[in-house]
This record gives sequence, C-alpha cells and structure tokens, in this order.
Amino acid sequence: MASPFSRWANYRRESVSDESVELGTNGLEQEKARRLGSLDALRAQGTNPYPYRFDRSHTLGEIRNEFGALEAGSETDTHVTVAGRILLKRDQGKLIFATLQDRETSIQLFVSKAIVGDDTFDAINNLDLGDWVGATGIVMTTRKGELSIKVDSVVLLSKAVRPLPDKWHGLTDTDTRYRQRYADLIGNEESRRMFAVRHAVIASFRRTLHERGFIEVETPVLHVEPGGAHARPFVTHHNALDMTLYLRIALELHLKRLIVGGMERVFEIGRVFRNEGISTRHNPEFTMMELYQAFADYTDIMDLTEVLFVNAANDATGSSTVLIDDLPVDLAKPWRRVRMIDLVKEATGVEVHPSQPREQLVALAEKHGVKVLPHFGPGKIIEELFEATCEAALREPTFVTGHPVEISPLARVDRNDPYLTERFELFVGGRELANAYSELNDPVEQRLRFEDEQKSKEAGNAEAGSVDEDFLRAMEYGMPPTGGLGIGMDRLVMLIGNAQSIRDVILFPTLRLEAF
RNA sequence: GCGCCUUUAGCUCAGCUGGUAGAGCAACGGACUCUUAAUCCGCAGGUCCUGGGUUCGAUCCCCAGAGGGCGCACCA
Repeated sequence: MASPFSRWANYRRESVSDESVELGTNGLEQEKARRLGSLDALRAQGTNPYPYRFDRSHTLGEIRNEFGALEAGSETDTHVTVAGRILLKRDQGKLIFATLQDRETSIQLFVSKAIVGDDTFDAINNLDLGDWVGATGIVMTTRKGELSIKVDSVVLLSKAVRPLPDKWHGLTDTDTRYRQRYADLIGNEESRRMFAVRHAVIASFRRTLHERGFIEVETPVLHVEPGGAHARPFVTHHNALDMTLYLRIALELHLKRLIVGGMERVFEIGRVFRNEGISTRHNPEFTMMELYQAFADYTDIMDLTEVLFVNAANDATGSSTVLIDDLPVDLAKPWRRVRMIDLVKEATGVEVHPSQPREQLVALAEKHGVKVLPHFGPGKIIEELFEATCEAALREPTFVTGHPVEISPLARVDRNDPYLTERFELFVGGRELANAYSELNDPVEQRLRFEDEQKSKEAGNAEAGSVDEDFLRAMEYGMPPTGGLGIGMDRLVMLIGNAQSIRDVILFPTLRLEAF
C-alpha cells in the first residue's frame, strides 16, 4: 500500500500490542498497558481516540456565569456542548458524576443510565481520569444545588495513557512539579493562579507603557559584546560566520541605540541570560523589562516605576496591597527615596563617601566583615558595605539612590556631587527589583568609563565590561537626555503573587539533567 | 563550591533498638439513581535513589555517589 498512513497504522498496531505483552512490571506500566489496551478496544469498535477537532458552545466559565444562580433541583432547556478533562468520577451504579475541568473552572457531568442508554453509559464508565472529552447535554442543578450538565452524549477527544497525580494533593514534590509542569498545572490550582498573575503583570506593563506612548521593540539576543550589566555571560558560536557570540545579559545598550535613532520612548520585555548561581531568587534565564524615555531623568523614572507597580498589582490581584514577609504593604503609598551613602551611615554610624581615602573604607569594611578584593575602589567598597549592612532590612519599597560612579559605568554623574550618579535601585523585601539611571549620554565621558571597566577587568574583575565601540559610535551621533529603567519581571511576579521561589513563577525553570 | 535536611507503590505519606515493608488515593473485580476527595466489600501493585561496607541478617547503621529542598557563598 502506498498510503503514507499505513506505516503509522502498522506502528500503532504493533507497538500497542507488543507493549501490552511486555509491560506490567510495575504499577505505572500496568496502568499504561491497561489504558493502551482500551485504546485498542476503542479503535476496534471504530472510535478514533484522537479526533482532529471539536466545537463547543460554551466554556465552563460561561456556563457558571450564566447559570451560577440556578436554584437546587432545577433543569433548564439550554442545551450546551462543552469540552474538558475528566478529573474525578463518582460512580453510583446507574448514575455517574464526573468532574470536568477546562482552563477556567470545572463543572459536574451528570450521567444517567436511563437517559443515555446502556452502551453510552458503559462508554462513559470506561473513561479514565485524565481523558479529554466533549460532552453535550442540558444545564441543570442537582438536588443539592451542584451546577451540572445532564449528559446525553460524550465524545472522547484524547485518551490519556498515563495516570493523573493524586486527585486531592496534586503534586507536592517540588522536583516533579518543576520537571513535569504539565502535571503540576493539571492538579494544582495555586500553580495555575501564579501563572495567571504572571500573565496579568506583563499585560499590565504593556498597557501602561502603550498608554504613555512607549513603543515595544525586539533587540538581538545574540551579542558580539555582552554589556549593560555586570555578569558572566553564556558563550556560544556561530558556525557560518565563525564567530564567538554571547547570550545577552541585559537589554540596555541596544535600546539606547534606538533612543539615539530618535524613537524617544521604547521598551522591551525579554529573556536575559546570566551564567551564575541558581537560588530562590536567581534563574540562569530570566525576564527583564527595560524602558528608555527621552527628555526624562531618574526622578521621572521613579514616578513611572511606582505607577507600573501599582497598576500591575491592581490588574493582577485587584488590589495595590501585596504581602511582604507575610505583612501587607500598600504599594500605592509613595516610596522612600534615600541615598546609598546615607543608608550606610544609618547602619554603621560612620559617614562614608567615595571621595574618602580607600584605607578608611577598607577599615570600616573589615569591621563589618566585608571582604575587600584588590580591584575594589572606594565606590565598590561602599556598595559592599551597603549590601552587608542595609540591603536585607529594606522590606518596604525603597529607592536607593546615588550609587558611586565607579560601579555605575552607564549612569550620569549626579548634578550636585561628582562622585555619585543619578541612579536608583529599587529594593522590596530585601530583594533588588529594579535599576535605573539618568543615562550617560556624553560620548567622551562614556569612553573613559568603559576604559575604566576595561582596566578593572584586566585587574581581575571577571564581571567588568569592556569598550563597546559600536555603542560609542551611536553615542557620538547624540543621545538626548534620557531616563532608563530595568525591572526583573520574575521577582516582580513573586512579589505580586506572593511566591517564595523564582521557580514558582517560571513555567520551566532551569534544572539539572534528568536521568530517564 | 560548603553546610544542614531529604529520596519508600503511579500520586500523597507511615514504617519502633537492625529481623526482607504498610495506609489513603488512583487501578482492577463487585454493590449502589443525587454524589461532591462519594461510600462499602474484595484484589493487585515495591530496584525502600544507586554502589560499596559492617552484620547471621540492612529501608534502617557507616562510607561514597546521584536527584531534590533550604541556607551560605556567588550574583548590581
């Protein structure tokens, strides 16, 4: 036979029957063998267990909306066709109650042998938990008031050959939940909620930014020169061009090129990659939102950041109040704005400033158990002191401003203090969520800053950047005064969704190789 | 990378000083026309993470390794 399908027909017949002989060594294999056996039986009686398409008249949510108030024991004349996955079955002899779940909600199927007849009743009885079905029937409520569909026919939409996780507990093993997110999503309402929050937060950002005239763009993921942040990159290679490429560690340098090009307000929500440790707050690939606004400075960006956060919380949860360390905090109240050097003074009782002699700061650092590496200058030591003595205590949203020039190679010098920059980092719950500057737009100064980075790199700082000549060329064409912002979207979703681990807000987090 | 904890049936979990394993759910057989994690009766299901060692005997003790979690370190 020339039919292109014959091969698969044969494959199907052989593989199923072969396996059903060889399987059966453990519980899972036995269960799969049984379900594969019922696949064969269905095909033998002319039922396709994997049909191509299905039309439904209502989603389960639409039925709940329309008929949620129906009195107990009533029956409508509304005939509906729905689709979903069988999650639970309660067999009553001549009645079957089944819980059908679609992506919004679940609804009960009410199947009576007297209505559907023996054959259909048996077919429904032979469905397994996990099967996808389409069902047609009348909307009704049971005597106890449960909204149900009184079924007159059911069609199998996809046969599940692997059993569902525990119907009550779902999956709890974190490893399995992350590796088999599909199984986690089937059974865990909380997991589905978290990704709904994630969607809402990102959609909210787009809405807020579009309303303010920002244009969404996409810039390269493969970079010739990884820049815009201090981090170790992933390295890869392009064969045809025979060149080393790096996965981006930030979005910054390309977006600023677009400001040079005159786009005025741009943003990108995209994946960035950092070849560093994994923790409850770090995943090697994570989602960053960066925006650049011409003619703005970092104080404008602070205002915008507050709006973005409040809108996102409202859109995702209906409230601007979030839980931070289990305590409610209303994001809608103005956030504290305080200089890094003032926070360090509060914490240590000692005045610090990058203009001080390095030895003084080294002594203070040692007093607070901060390790000082040879390539650390005064500014870096102040930042280390800040991280050691202040960062964890910043529970409520706080704009930490005035980072030393040494650690801020892309930020503009503070108009009142040549040792500091017009920069802020936003801390919430002791975690950094955002980073922003009045962007440096003087090409001559930018070159000097890059050269300092290069020197630091040569002095042993593996995270320091180098001179990006193309970026400097862009700056030479002239970038207007600009405010820029970067937000770690995963951490923001953690905040709004009250997640304890970044893995709970990333559908498929990075894990070690699984042994099969 | 370091420390602590953890890994037992498909899923969720028990398992005493060391005497070769149990429950609930799911599955299977049966009863049941209003259940809600249905209930009831019955039955089946195991590389106790892996490899060594101690022991008459190891799921249990020791060593090494693997996976996972948390913390530290790393990480603007």
